[in-house]
Amino acid sequence: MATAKPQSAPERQRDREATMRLLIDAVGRVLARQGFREVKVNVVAREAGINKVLIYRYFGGLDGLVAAFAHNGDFWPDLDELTGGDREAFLALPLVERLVVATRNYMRGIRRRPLTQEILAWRFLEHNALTEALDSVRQSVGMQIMALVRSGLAVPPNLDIAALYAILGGTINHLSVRERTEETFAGLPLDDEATWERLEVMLARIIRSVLGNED
Amino acid sequence: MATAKPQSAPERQRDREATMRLLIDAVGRVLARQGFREVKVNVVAREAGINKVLIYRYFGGLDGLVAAFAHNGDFWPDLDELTGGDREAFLALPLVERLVVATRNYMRGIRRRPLTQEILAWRFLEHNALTEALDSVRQSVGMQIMALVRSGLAVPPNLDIAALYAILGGTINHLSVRERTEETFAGLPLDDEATWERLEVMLARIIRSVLGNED
DNA sequence: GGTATGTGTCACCGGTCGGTTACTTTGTCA
DNA sequence: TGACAAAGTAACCGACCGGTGACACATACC
Repeated sequence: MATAKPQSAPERQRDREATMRLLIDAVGRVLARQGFREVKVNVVAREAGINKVLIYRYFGGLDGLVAAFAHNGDFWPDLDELTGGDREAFLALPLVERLVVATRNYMRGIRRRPLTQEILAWRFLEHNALTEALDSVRQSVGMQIMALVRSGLAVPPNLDIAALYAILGGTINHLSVRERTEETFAGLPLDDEATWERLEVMLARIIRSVLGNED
Repeated sequence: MATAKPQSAPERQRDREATMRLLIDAVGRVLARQGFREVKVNVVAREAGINKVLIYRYFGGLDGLVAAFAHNGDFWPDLDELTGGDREAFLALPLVERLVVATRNYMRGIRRRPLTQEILAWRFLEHNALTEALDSVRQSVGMQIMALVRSGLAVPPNLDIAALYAILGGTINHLSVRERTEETFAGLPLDDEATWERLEVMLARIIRSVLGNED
């Protein structure tokens, strides 16, 4: 007869901002701990300790939540990181060495970010707000670093610099993503730091060879 | 009271071999059409028009079925394909050109096999009988082609050939997998055949530069 | 005949998925 | 005080998931 009295839950503090924060953080934790395949409404809500209805109410669904997460993280090396922090010193280098430095720092930057590796793998499967956001940032940074590498210097005319970039970036992305789940590639132990030094050396050698042979 | 008479189904031909064949083929179709994420017991069984119980009975589960599928396909370029078919002509080439040819044919071989690209992406997520089978074949072919490339010739002593292989293979794998779901990478239109020719040219250039600079 | 065996079908199980509805509780403001 | 919006909860929905048990039926073999 009497009205139902569910009132079992501890009743959080009714703070929308804090709740949204909890949900966004939970995305990062699930992503880091269990991988992108576990980034689901029920799982994230449980992780956050928040009722999943609020994901729909505040973010319009999981996509919106993931988008909010995307705008909130440091998923990509920025210009300073790619150049090594000292912009002047970077610009003092010749074209070839600029590219060597930027490539090396790019690889280190990706490997330093497990979440980015996770998202890179995610992108192989599907597009979503997170991978789109990541891509837009990468594209932006990519354009900037390309401009910075060649700024003030003449690029060899018959060099397909875009193809070279694609090959270098593709390799780094592939090996970084692969490192998550496999311990070797082409016989190289990816779990050994020495392997990555060898790869750095070879990438530098490739760049110097290709650009050095220019006339 | 009377015994139930379900007897509604049309009763297939009671041919175990044929049924297994249907299931294995269904895996390939689902994989090609919907991707590895849809390779599930219910989906494959429905695709084959076979009751899913038989997947468990005949293959012990989805893993066994996938393993059977793995032993049944042409997922990787073999030695003939990598060398261009004419082994003698291949061996008549110098080391550098052997590597150029093998790399080019490797890339073409991967791009020619959509299922292989799908499996490569799958491997970023998890190991299973299919990805293991693919890996073992690749590793085997990889060893053989490496041996063939250098057979009878001297490899420059201070060249980290394994690292070079990893970089070349990593690039090709990455771009091929990426082609499935994205139309550009690093500003290059992956859906344009001209892009792939540019990449072939650049890969050849890299190889010639790196190996040509040897003393 | 009879019976065991292999082949195939159907119906169900517990669990999870994304998503929605209906509700209570809290705080604010008139 | 009372109305009302915002914050949060619980319960439910249909669909699908992997997996199993019980049964019908055809055949082969004794």
